[in-house]
Amino acid sequence: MSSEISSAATQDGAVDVSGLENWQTRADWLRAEINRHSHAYYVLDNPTIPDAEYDKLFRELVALEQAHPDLLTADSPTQRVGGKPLPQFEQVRHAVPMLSLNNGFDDEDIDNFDRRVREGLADIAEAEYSTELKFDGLAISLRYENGLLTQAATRGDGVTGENVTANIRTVKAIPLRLHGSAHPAVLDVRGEVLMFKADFAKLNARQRDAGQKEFANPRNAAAGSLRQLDPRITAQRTLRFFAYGIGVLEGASLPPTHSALLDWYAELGLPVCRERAVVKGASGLLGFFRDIGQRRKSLPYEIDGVVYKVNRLDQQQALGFVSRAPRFAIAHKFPAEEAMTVVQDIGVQVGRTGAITPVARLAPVSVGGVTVTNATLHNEDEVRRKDIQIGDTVIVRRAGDVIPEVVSYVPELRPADVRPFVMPALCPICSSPIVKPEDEAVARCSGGWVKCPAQRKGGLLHFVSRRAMDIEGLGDQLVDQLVEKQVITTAADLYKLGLTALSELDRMAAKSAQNVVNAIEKSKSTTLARFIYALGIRHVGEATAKELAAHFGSLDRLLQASEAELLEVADIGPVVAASIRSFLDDPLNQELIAQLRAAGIHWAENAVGENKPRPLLGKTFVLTGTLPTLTRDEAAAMIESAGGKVAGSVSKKTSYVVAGEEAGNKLAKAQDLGVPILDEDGLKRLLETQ
DNA sequence: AGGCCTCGAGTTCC
DNA sequence: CTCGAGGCCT
Repeated sequence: MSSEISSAATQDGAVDVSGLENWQTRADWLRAEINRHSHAYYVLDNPTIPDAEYDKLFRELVALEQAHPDLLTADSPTQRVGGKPLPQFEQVRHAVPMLSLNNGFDDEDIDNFDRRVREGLADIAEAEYSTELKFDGLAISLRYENGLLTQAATRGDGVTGENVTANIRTVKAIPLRLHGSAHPAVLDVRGEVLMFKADFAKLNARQRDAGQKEFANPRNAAAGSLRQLDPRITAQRTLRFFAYGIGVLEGASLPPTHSALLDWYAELGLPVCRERAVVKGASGLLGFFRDIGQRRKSLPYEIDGVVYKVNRLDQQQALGFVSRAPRFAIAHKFPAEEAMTVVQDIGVQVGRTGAITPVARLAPVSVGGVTVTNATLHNEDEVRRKDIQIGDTVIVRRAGDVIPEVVSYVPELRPADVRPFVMPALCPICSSPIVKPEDEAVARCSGGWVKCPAQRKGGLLHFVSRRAMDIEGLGDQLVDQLVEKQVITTAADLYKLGLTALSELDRMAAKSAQNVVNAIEKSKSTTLARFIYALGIRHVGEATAKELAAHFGSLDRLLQASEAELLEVADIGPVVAASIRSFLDDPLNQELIAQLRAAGIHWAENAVGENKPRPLLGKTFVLTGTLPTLTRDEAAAMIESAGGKVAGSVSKKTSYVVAGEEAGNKLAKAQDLGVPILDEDGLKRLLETQ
């Protein structure tokens, strides 16, 4: 690219070129350059020059056209930035209606679709399909006359849509003039306008900074942007477009297949998604579905499924339509990750620390393939912030991995008789008063484990959990019964449990009772860190328990430690030190610890392995994704035995990130911060060489 | 005092 | 995973 010419010429009239002809040449050249670069950037996703260079070319063209208005053309890239706001959108009737597709949700639906297609085509043995993505955006129709974009309309009800030409002109992914020289007299391109995830995140960050309302998802953001009456606002939002269908065509003949149509679109400079294929039979369709399903998260845009179309257009025509949907195409949808449902009640749960958590009881609804009936509302502040009340219709999402989350309520659907959530004054389990310190977010039951069975259960479950004493077979159900029937009250009672006592419980046959007894016996041999963690001291989690074990080396030294001595331990400050001391000073807890030791729980004291080399001392690791042969715990143990630390989140203090399959945000953040990334082999080599 | 970094705790469903 | 809060560094 000739940056020399452009930089010389941008110095506002500094170039001495006489005569309109030269200006004309210059303007044509600028338009071609700008179109070429923006095509590379927005359509091919492959930038050719830095943004600053692009802006320079653009500004020069604007200046040139302002100085010489007769040079201005309708398809000039400068004409994308729209003019005045519209009073409202004009209605447009689609010459060929924009139909919707039938949906399929499981393999059987797709098998049936394939069978009906073959039957409809005189029982052919195997049908050929073009497969593509179902974007989560807005369907749109673009009318090109002799290669020039003349009108853009939303889908609307399929027959009549809204004229959004001014806004669409600001979408850089959409060519104002088709490439090549031979253009049909009329071409009606059907496709989807959408917003990429990254652009959505940037937009929401801007909205937040400006104190404006954030958008719930990229689809809403795209819809909101396209329906702006002021095109200048649309111009500031980065919208994208993918072409996938056709309406009217005059002055050219249709290609023989759908895939050839898309290839032709690409030649015309229209963006066509790369994630498409031509496959045969139902098995080919399902193969494409699974492939895309696996890569869904890593795609730069959101999709809600895939679309299958019979590839040959003559076969499409032969199959025709049923009522308002084509027989030759189907959308294979992923289970919805967001759904609407009704809050039937807001109850509370009592955790092991007595924390009272409001929980929305929902009318059962399928979200992301599972039926959700409960969703946490975290705490009272959260309920108030989101203003969720009993009777509201709410949007439920499966955030991150699995945990359902109430996103918001739907104001339009709020009935007159909604009731607000009221934090109860007394614990629903033990009727002790509920207290909430002024400066804290969580309310707590004041009963403690002595009075409150819920806290007793929580404490026991924590004690037996995998990272604590690791007693297998002692789950929710069993602990529930043991506490309810008052077979046990403390963890120490577990070690007095006999086969006969266990066998008397529901759903406890001889075999499983024996398993539990064995597991309890096995747990007697443990480590000091696990034991400290299992006690469930407030503010003492796994990491702090390890620190305490390493620092004091023996339980007796810990029991005798003063608050001041506790403060010397890394990561322990006044709050945690006071919490530990007060736990240890409680006679009930002293009794508990004595009983547990008497029951035979033991560990190798002082086995800190002082002679072992600790090559990774001072290094912090973060694990993400699934490693090929090691489990997360095994990898963590290897790192820790070499003196390294394993942390949960990536920061600039992280020495290495160990990444496996399906690594998530942490990997991206590590790349961002320039933290070295290891795979499993890399980690092993590091452990060997040092 | 303020801001980052970690840790702790709670959570859903099958 | 996400929020809240404790600890520590600047």
